[in-house]
Amino acid sequence: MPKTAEKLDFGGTGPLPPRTSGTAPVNGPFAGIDLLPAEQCPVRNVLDRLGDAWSYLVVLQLTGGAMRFNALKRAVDGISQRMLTVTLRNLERDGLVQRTVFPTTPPQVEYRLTELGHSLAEPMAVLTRWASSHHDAIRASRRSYDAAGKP
Amino acid sequence: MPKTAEKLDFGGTGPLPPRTSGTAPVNGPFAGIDLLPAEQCPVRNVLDRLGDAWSYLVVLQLTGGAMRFNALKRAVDGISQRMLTVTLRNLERDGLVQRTVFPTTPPQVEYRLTELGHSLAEPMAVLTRWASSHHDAIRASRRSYDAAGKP
DNA sequence: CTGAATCCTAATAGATACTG
DNA sequence: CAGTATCTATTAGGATTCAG
Repeated sequence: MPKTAEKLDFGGTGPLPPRTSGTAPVNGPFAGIDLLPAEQCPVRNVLDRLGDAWSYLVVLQLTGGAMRFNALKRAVDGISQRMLTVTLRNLERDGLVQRTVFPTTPPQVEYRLTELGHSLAEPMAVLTRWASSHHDAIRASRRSYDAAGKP
Repeated sequence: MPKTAEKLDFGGTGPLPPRTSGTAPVNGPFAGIDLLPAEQCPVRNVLDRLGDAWSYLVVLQLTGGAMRFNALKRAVDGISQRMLTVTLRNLERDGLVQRTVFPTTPPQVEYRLTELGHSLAEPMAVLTRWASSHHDAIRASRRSYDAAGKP
């Protein structure tokens, strides 16, 4: 992201997107979508969160129901404790995940998708289906591209 | 991404995702989607590309039709020359963008979406619509979260 | 059990300068 | 015009340690 761009209020989180002064296409699937309003792009806010694999996987896991911290850690295998914490905090901050603490001993913390979080599941599934359907085509393209000698 | 995870063949590009040993939900919007097959996740391949804001914006721009390098650079304001080059190369490698060189003087290079690239537009639009609709809710959530004193 | 805090490194973006 | 090459600053993220 360009450090020269003025700081804009995107909610105060994460890296700031570049200014999107470009004119969005007025036809096609994006027509009528408030994509690049003035100086703040809604899409970027979402992609900055879903773009990182951890968030996507955590949300995905939670579509199956509430889970506790270590259960999530096991389910999203490979995630470090730190990244799970950070990811959950961001998702909670965005209102996608609700954190509930049961004051037992030992403490028990449960994470579940909010209604907002659940509403994201279907758009995610659409993208997931696309990825699943075209995965082979993409891999094939990469192979031929690499085989053509381009580093 | 965990460096401890074995290296898997994801096409040979980008950072490798963690192993996703988790069991995907069998119900909900993700049911029936080949999400976490064995050791390679198609979704990750796509999100690793679309996750970065530049790719998303470039694809978006190209939905409006073919564009030349500098036109893209102007349209996706704020992108550096280097990042535009890298982004276009990745998109080309994935078969989403076709690069055509016209051997004129000065050289003229045109970028357009492939059929595969265009097929991505609708899934992107779905996510975009969701982002657009819920942007306010997310921002509100962030505000109240931050107002609650959590740093 | 569920984190918070610290340290440290590898990757990445941006700026800059140069080229066919 | 359309890049490439190089350098540097920033950042993300893993490992580790400590705590309620």
